[in-house]
Amino acid sequence: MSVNGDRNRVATIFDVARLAGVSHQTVSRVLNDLPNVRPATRERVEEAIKQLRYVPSQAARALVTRRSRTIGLVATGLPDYGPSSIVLNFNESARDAGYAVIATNPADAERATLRSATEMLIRQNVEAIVLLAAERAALDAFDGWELGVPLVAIASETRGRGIRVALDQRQGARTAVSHLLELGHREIVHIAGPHGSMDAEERLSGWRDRLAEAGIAGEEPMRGDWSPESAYRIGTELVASGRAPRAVFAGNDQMALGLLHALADAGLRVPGDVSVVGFDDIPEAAHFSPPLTTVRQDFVGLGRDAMAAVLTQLQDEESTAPPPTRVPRLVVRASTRSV
Amino acid sequence: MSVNGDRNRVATIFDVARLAGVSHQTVSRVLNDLPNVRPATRERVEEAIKQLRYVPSQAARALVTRRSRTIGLVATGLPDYGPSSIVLNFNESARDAGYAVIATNPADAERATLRSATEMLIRQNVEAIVLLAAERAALDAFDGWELGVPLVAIASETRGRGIRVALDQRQGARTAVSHLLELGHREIVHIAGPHGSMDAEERLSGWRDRLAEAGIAGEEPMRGDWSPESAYRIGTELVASGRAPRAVFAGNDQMALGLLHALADAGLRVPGDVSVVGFDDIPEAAHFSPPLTTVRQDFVGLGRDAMAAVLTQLQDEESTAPPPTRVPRLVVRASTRSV
DNA sequence: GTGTTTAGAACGTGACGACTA
DNA sequence: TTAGTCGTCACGTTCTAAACA
Repeated sequence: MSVNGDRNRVATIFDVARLAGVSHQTVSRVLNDLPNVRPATRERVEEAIKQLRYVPSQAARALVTRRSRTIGLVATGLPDYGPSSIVLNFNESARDAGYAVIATNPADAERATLRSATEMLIRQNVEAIVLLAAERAALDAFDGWELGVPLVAIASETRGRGIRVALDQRQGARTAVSHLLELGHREIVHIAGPHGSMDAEERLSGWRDRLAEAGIAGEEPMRGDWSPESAYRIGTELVASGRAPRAVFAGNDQMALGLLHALADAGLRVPGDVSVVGFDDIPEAAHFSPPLTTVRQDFVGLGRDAMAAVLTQLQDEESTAPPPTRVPRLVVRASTRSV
Repeated sequence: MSVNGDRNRVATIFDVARLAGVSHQTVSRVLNDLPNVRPATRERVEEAIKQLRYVPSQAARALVTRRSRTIGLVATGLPDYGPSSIVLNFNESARDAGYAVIATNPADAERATLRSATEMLIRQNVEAIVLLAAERAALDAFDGWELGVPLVAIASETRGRGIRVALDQRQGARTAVSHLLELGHREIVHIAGPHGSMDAEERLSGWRDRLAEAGIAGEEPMRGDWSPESAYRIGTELVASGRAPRAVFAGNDQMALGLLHALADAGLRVPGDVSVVGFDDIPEAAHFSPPLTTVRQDFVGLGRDAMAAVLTQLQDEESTAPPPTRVPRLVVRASTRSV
């Protein structure tokens, strides 16, 4: 009959001090690797710590130092591969820097939802907030809001509050379009991500700008929602209405997949009849039918950059030069061919 | 010249008390929704809180209550779709229950790595540990270790410590094999996940058991590592050595994709020449070429179950009956056909 | 008495100045 | 002097018991 009441009392710094025959302050010095502790004393203390299985109380520590060693992460766009990878890599970087990460995943990008999610983090005394923002609305929710802690935003638009960390979506898109242009394509359809997505807008701009530079103008993009289904539908409609394209730049790999599906249904061959370029280089892309030419993003680097930005804000480290914006690079596979 | 020194002092419970003309204890009562506060007083206090933008210090609260309102999550297997979805849904459930989640992603399943990752969580005073364990080694790392807090393990094996939450991998695999048997297949090859993966072993057992029941015995599985590449390689070798199968049960959708790729390369048609069944139902599966017949898992429910198990352990709620193990269900698409 | 409010004591650390050899 | 050590205080909350309408 193990009752919850017999809460095993946990050792405090005083227990350790008593066992080691020193004051609690000396134990504190040992814990924090401060100088002026005789090696023999240090050893006695460490032995006592081990023996009592003493673990410092982070709560007490946070109370007096006003530092929680904790960072809040507000992440939207999960569980897609890109956002998931960024979160994963950010977590690793944070751990390496000695910080714990409290993550929250707002159900939508509504202002109220984001604010209450963030307020929960603030209540947990996080030292900084990192916002992984898929939609512009997520960024806007922080406008004119004094958080009391630094804000680092992972977002591909420069508007709005907070230190910005990003991958160069626009340049990535230009690279994709350039590839198709070099293959001799002139009509390059774009299946863009949804309105409100900053990545979608940046990629769209890159596509439009690069086309304009090549003297090709005025094309309107199609709009998907990142899902394979949306692009499947768009592809099916294009074919049905006799507007089957010769070259497509899809806003992400999932939509490229949906498009490939629609084209295959219509009996069109890729890359024989249609060239397709994706974006992200998800692990599946190399095994699409055909293997997808796409643009690879450095999510590992992005996660690191975000943590570096946090540390700079917290002045834990001498503020290193801001990292150069990482430019995605083209991965050519079998879904594109010259006309 | 904004120096770090001008740290904006944050309002405390005493500031609120002074402004409202009451004692700090009355403010505390208001904060915690305790009775015996006159409505007029409560209102004055709430007004003062709003005016000062007062936020209670979680650190101070945690120190005295010994409750951090925080749960530690040790997650392996990211950033794959399954684990990512589970993490996402667990986070949401935790937030709904008023808990923050500190997540950590060990780089590998080594005992030392897992322990140090977990110890970081313990130092943060988490009230419970949730272990999302892909490999058996992750579970083993916790054997014989008194954490001091409840442990809930999301893992498909019943061995080892901690409350267990899982999806019925074995039954899911049986369903997949049954489907192929009903289509008249007798030789059903299995491309299993890696040694050490509990999901892989469970699915493998389900496949073997179901075959045995059908009077088909002794088949040895192929071994992939969950990645499309591994299955592509396996598929290519099978075909090259003249052992092209007529029916394959792939351990997950990604490996099914790699196999489809290898079969397509070899000029074999799916489902005409080969029937393929996957596992997971990732968002891409419906748009593979051909759309993949697979087994769908309820990751949303699993995340909820995990949080429910935590709450039961913490006795926040009257312990409800443990949820029935969730059985995955078959989703039939176009990659399977009768012989 | 009864409902409301208050003052003081924890909680377990780190910072600081004082003390000792 | 100086390296090593110690005692007191503060951090911001909740809990307990006593005082007040």
